[in-house]
Amino acid sequence: MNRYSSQKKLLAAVDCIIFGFDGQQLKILLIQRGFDPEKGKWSLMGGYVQPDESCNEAASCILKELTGLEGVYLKQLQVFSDPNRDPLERTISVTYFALINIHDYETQISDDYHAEWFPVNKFPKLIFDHNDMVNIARKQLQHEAAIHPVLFELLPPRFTLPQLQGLYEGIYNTQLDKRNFTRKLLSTGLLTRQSDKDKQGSRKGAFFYKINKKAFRQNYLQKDFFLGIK
Amino acid sequence: MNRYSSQKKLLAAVDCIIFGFDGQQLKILLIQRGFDPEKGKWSLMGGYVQPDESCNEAASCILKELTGLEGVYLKQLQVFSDPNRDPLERTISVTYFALINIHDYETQISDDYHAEWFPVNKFPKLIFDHNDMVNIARKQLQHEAAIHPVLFELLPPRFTLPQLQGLYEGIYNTQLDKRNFTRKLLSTGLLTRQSDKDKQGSRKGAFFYKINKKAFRQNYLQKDFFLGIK
DNA sequence: ACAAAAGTGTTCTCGTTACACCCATGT
DNA sequence: ACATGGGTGTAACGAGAACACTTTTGT
Repeated sequence: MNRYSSQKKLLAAVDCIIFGFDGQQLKILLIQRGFDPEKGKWSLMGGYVQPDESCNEAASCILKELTGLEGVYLKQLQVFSDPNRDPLERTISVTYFALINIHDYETQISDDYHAEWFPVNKFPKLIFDHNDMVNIARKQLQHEAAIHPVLFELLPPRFTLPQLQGLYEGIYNTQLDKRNFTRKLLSTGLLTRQSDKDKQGSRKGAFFYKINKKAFRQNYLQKDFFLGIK
Repeated sequence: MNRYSSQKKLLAAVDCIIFGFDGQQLKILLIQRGFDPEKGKWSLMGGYVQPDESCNEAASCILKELTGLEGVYLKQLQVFSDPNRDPLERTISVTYFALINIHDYETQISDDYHAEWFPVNKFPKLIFDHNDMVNIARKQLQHEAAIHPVLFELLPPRFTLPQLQGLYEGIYNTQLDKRNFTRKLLSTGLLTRQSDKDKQGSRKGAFFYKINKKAFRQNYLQKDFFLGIK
């Protein structure tokens, strides 16, 4: 039944582009679709918006279902609404961008979806318009990284500067100068050096750092855009 | 009928936040809603997404219906999807941000909607969550203005630097230094000075400028975000 | 002649870039 | 002792910020 005479209803879905960082590479989490059409093909994690929930709530539920994680950093991206994007039924999809720490995830993964992490630079062809969704999310991640320094949602509790630099290099698909990178990141005051080192990557070892979340909340939460003229 | 068993459908609408600039002030275009609930109250211009059109297409149609304009600068913002946002029927709304030149519009306005321009800093309370939509659109406009210099979609074909400065001051709700503003905008190479002046605003008169659209397309179209580190 | 807005130039500061060497350690 | 990756300093440059006086012209 429909109180707005004669308007047609449609299905609304959400799809999540889930980014993770394993200390080396930036990755995305994909699943094998469990129902027709395109059953068994690689896909983003998604689901339908239920009558009693907002799209944001739907995205949180879906993320929890797959990863077991709550309180994940989630941000709405775009709506994909080509009338033929799903061949069976008119469905619009609201995409979400999620940042998670791979180590949290690994302990809680649900095996129901045959999920797998793929490097952002090399992953399979996805169903429908999901490849476009990933491309938009990658651009958005570059944007996030620029205005919202230190992507702590992606980082484990302790990480090294070379790891952090590797993360930024993955996001921007470029090489950065170690000295300039270090100086800039440390100048934010958001990183606290620990007294011990990670010996995985080298003989000398690299100091661990933690995010100084208090400084983060105080200084970087509501950064606005600006013209660059006063 | 629904091929994805048991998923509930819902209505999808689009709502447009339409910005215009009259040479003095930044304004938004509002209409008086023509049907219940909330008939007669101030509202954004909107409509339902039809079965054979994408949300982007729906937004273009709606804009054309109200303003008569085609090819308007339109950008998708966010989805509003609180389950109770429309009291009569579950409806999600995809919001769009439009920039138009008030003078183009004035010649083509449709009177069917009792539309009116309001200053962005002083407009009536709107129905549902439309005030939130306007706030998000204002932030997005600040963002657009920062990465996409010279908002030519809002400008008449010929405009003066004091007018342009007034536009930016409206967008950022701040005061700018005339000398720095002029230097920065002229340094983009996007403005071409005309030989005649606008005598409206002062005895001395201010030179008219035109946008150099060729330079705009070459230099500013696909600006990416960046970290600010190399 | 004067009021009112338009137009213009210089200095300082600070953040970004480019660039090369020493350090600590496990083997 | 040496190979490997980690860590650090400095000089040059450019963009933004601060700041005040002259120009034009209608009345």
